Amino acid sequence: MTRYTPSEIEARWQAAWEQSDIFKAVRSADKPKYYVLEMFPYPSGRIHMGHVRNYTMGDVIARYKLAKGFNVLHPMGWDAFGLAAENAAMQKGIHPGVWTYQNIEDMKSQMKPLGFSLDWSREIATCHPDYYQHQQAMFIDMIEAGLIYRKNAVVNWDPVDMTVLANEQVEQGRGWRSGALVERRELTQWFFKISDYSEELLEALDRLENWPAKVRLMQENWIGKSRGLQFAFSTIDAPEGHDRIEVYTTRPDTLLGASFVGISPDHPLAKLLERDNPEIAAFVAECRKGGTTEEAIETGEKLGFDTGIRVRHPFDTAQEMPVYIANFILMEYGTGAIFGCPAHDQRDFEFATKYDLPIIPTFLPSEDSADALEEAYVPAKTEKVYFVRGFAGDTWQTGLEAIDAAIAFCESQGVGQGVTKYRLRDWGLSRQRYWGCPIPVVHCDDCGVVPEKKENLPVKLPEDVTFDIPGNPLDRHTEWRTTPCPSCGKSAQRETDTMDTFVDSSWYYARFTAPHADTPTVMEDAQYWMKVDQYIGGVEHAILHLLYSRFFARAMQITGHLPKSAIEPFDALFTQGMVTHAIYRSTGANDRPVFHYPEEVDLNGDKAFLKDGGAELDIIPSAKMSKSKNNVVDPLNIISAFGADTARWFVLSDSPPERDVEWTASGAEAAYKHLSRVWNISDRIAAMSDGAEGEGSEELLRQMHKTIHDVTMGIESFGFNAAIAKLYGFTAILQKSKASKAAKREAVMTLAQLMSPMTPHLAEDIWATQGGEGLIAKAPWPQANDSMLVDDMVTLPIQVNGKRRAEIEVPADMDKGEIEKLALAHEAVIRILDGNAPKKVIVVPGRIVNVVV
RNA sequence: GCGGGCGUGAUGGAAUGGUAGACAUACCAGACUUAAAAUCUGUUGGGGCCUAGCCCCGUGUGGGUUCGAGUCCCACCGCCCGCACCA
Repeated sequence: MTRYTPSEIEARWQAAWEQSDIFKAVRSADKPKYYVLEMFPYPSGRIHMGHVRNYTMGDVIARYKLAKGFNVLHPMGWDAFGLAAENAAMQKGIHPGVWTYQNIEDMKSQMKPLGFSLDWSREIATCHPDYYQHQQAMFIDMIEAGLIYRKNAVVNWDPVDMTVLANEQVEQGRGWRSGALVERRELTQWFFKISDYSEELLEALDRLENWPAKVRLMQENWIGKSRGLQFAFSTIDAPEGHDRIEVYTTRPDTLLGASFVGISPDHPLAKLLERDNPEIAAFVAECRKGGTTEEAIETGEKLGFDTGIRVRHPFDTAQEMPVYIANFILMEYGTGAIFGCPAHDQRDFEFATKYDLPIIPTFLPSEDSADALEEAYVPAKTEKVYFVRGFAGDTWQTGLEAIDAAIAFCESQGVGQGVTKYRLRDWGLSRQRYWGCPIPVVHCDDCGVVPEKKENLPVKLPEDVTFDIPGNPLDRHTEWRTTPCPSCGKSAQRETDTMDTFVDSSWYYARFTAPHADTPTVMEDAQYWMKVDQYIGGVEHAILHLLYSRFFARAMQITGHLPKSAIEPFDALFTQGMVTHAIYRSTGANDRPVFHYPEEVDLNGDKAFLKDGGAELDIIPSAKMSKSKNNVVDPLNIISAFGADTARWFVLSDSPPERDVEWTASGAEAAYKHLSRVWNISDRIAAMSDGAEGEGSEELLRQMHKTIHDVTMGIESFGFNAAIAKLYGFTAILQKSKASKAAKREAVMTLAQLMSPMTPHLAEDIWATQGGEGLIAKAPWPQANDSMLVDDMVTLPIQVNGKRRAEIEVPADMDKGEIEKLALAHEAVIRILDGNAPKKVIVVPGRIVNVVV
C-alpha cells in the first residue's frame, strides 16, 4: 500500500498543467467566455491566509467554469505602489522599487505551489512603466474630457516633520513619527469629477443584481442622495460681502425650531473673520488641530465660537439668532453652513446645552406631550407626529410629508428652493509622495498647467532618490522636476504629486484583457472579455475601491478606452470575510504598543505569555490579520507540512466564505487526514479485481448523483463549506459501500471531479490512477441524473401547536388529505389531542404537518 | 459619532419561514496493538422522570408578527468592517 504524498503529487501535476498550457486565456468565438478576478494583492512581502482564502475561492470558480465548458480568463497582478514601500525605504534604506519587485518575486514563488489556475502570461504590476504610462495617457485624455480639475483641499500636516501624513499615519491626532499634534492644512490638489456621476452611480446600483445587497446599500448611503431646502439667512453686523449666509437643510420642516446658525471653520466667512479677530483666529486654529477623517471630526468634542454676528429668521424677522463657528461642520457638504435645531438633532441638542441656546420643538409625539425635552426628539421620517410649530401642511403629518410641504411653502414664499444634494465628494487623487504614478503635467510660468505630450510618456519616476529627510523626494529632485514646457518649450517644472493608488486599482481589470498592448486597452479584447463575470475580494473594499472602479470604467468609456457594455465593470461581486487571529500585545518604550507573533507566545487557558521572559500579554481577540500587528499566520508552513490541497481544502471548509474566519491550527490536520482517506479509498478501488461484483451499487450511484447535485449547487452559490460537508458525507458512504468495482470506480472518479476545483492535484492523481482520460481539469463537469435524485418515500415530522411530536413515513406523492388522515391517526397525536378535535391541520407536502389545537 | 454587518453546543459552523445543532474539531468509550502512534467504530446541547420511552428548557437580551421564527419586524447589549491620504 502506498501513501498520500502531496509534495510529490503536487509538483507533478503543476508541471503537467504548465506543459499543456491549459490556463492560458485566448480569445475564441466558439466558446462562451468567463472572466474570474480576485482583488489583486499588495506586495507586502509574504502571502497570508487571507490571500490563500481569496485566491482559492476564485480558483474554485475558475476551475469549475472551465469544466463547464467556458473560455476562462483568470489573471493575477500586483497593486504595487503605496506607502509601505516608502516606509521600508525609510526604515531599512532599501529603494521602494527594489523592495517592491523583490516582494513580488517572493510572493509569486509562494503562490505558485498553491496550484492556482492562473494565466501568468498576463501578470501586471502597477508600479511598472508599462502599466502606469497608460494610466498617464488616460489621465491626459480625462483632463481633455473635463473629468479632472484642481482645487484646494485639506491634508494632515505634521508641523515638526513638515510633511503631509496619510490618515493611517495619524494616531490619536498626532504624527506617528514626530508625535506632534497634526494640523489640517489646505493644498491645491487634483480631483476626479466623480460627483457629476452621483445620480448615475446611484441609479445603476439597482441593476447590479449579482452584488450583495449590503454593498449596494453601503454605496447608496455613501453617495447619500438627499432632497432638502437651500436658502439664505440675512445677516446683521456681518462684514461686507456676507450680508447673506446660504444654508442647506434636509429638515426644512424644523425651521421654526432653529436657534442658531453654524458655519464651518473653513467657511469663507470664518476665514475672513479670522484675519482681523485674534480670538477667532485662535479658535479656528484650534479647530484645525487633529486629523482630517470624518471619524475624528464626528467623535471629537463639539466646539463652537459665537462670532457676534446675528441673522434674522426668514419667517419671523424679529427673531435673531447667533452665528457660531462650529468644528463639526464640514465645508465639503452642502454649503458649509447649517441652522441648528436642537430639539430634533442630538448633536445640535448637545451644542445648544453647552452654549445655553434655546431648544424649541417644532413637533411632538402627541398633543399633550411636554414641550421641554430631555434629549433630541428624532422619530423615523415615516412616523406621524404632532406639529406645534408647523408652517406648512397638516398638524399631524409624517416627517416625509412635512419636508415636502415645507419645501413647497418656502418656494412659494420666495424663501430658497428645493435642492437635491449628494454626500459623495469629488475624488482627490493627489498624493505628496514618491512611490506612485507621476501626474503627467507641467507647471509653466507662462502657460500655466500643461499636460505632458503623449509622445513623452511615460513620465518615469527618477531612481536616484533618498528617504533620509521626511517629505516627497520628487520635490527635492531639481533635475527631474525641470523640464521643457510641452506648450511653449521654455524651462518649466513638473508636477511632483503622484496619483492615489486607488487610481491604479480602478482599471487593472481592463488592462488584464490586453496586458501587453501599447494602448491602455484594445477594444476587441475589452469587448470580448469584459465585464468581469465574477469579482471576489474583501468586504473592506465595499465602498471606495468598488465605487472608484465604477466611476473609472465610465470615464474610460467616455475617453474611448472601454466599450459601453463595460461601464459596470463587475457583473457579479462576492465579498469574502477576513481571516482573523488574536493579537498579542505588550507595551514598550514611550508607551508604544509592541505586537508579538503567535510563534512567540505561550497560551495558557485564556491568558497569553511571552515565551521569552514570560511576561503576560494583552490579547485582542479576532482581529484582521495585519502585518503591522504581527498576527499573521504563514500559509507556507501549512503547505510544507501538509501540501497545497490541504491548505486549499481547509480555508474553504468550516466557515462560510462571506464570514470572517478565525484561524486555528487544529483544522489543517483534519483536512489532511480527510484527503489521505480519499486517496486511500481510490487506491483500494484500483486494487479490486476487474469485474468484481458487489451489493448496493444502485444505492451508491443514487447517492453519487445527489452529491453531484448538492456540490454543484454549493459551488454555484458560494456555499463552499456546505459543498465540502456533502463531500465528507459521500466519502463516508463510499468508504463503507460494498458495491461492485464498476460502481465504485465511477463513484470515486466522480468524487475526484467534484473535489477537483478545491483539491486539483489530488483529483488529477485519482483520475490518473483510475484510468481517466486526459487531465481532470479538462474533463466536463459531471451531470446529476434527475431521476436518481427523487426518493420514493419521505419522512414527515408532525407538529402539534408548532412542537414536534412524531413523524410518519409516506410515499413522496401522497396527497394532502391522505397525509392528514395518517397524521391524525398517529398514536402520539391521538394521545396529545386527548379526544379534542383539532382546530386546523396544516400539511406542507414533502415538508411538515402541523396540527393546531 | 455616522453607515453596514454579525451573534446558534466545549469549538468552527449547518438549517428556500417548516424535525435546531448537518459536516468537522475536541472530548469520552471501544476495536486493532506487547504498547503507543496511525487507522477504524460508536457516544456527546442542558435538565428532569414513572429511563425499550416520555416530558421540560434551549439559537446574545426583551418584545412583536405567524398554524409554525435561528430565519421576518421593533428596541437594547456585545463584537467586527468602513468613514474619502492603509490597501
